Amino acid sequence: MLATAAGAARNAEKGHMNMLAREVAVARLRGIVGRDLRVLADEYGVTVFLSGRLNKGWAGLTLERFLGLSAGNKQIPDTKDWELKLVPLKRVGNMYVPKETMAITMINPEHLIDQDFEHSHLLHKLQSLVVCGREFENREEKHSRLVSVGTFDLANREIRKQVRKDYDLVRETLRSKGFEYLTGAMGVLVQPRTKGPGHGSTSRAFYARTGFLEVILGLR
DNA sequence: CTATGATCATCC
DNA sequence: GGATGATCATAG
Repeated sequence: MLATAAGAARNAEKGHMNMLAREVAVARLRGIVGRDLRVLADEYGVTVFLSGRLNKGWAGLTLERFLGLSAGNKQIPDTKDWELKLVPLKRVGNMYVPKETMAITMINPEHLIDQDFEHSHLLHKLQSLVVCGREFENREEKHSRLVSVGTFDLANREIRKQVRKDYDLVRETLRSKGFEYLTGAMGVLVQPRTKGPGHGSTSRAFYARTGFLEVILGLR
């Protein structure tokens, strides 16, 4: 583990091996576009339903297994310096559009106050995304084809500027009013919204609104 | 318990 | 049907 972490650190310094790893991951994922992720989930033993209840992350976990990535609750897995995301897509005519928003990263109040946008988890994650789309049929989740694999790095100046504005708004609201005042109504491209196990948990995360998600997916 | 993988449920 | 808050399984 130490050797692996040290190697990852060296690669991060060179900024080369990890970039390559991301491209390799993209290539591997593109190799299974069209495959039914439900079948893959069964092959990897990923729980989809338990006692009639859905494991909402089943498809994402299935792709992690496919790539051999570590699961767990680390904010930045040392096995990669990029972020893998899988979003459900719905058909509208002959086009695919995001079924809903996409959670980006958890909001840590202390970190949000201490770090400006340039040093935020939000920016770092949005700068190195591998975004996949899967076809969402219905809540039965009988089948789900992997339909797209792409990358995103927040290169567009205008988009980046707006994301920074959203970040600053959330940050300023936290400073002046408090964590509890962070609501999903805030933000143009990115919004702060509750996320977590529920049942009283008060945690929040940054989400990409569907319009922004369309940009991220390269749909426009 | 919290963060990660996310989507569900409800309200308008 | 979209927007916002609530929640599910898993793993450390």
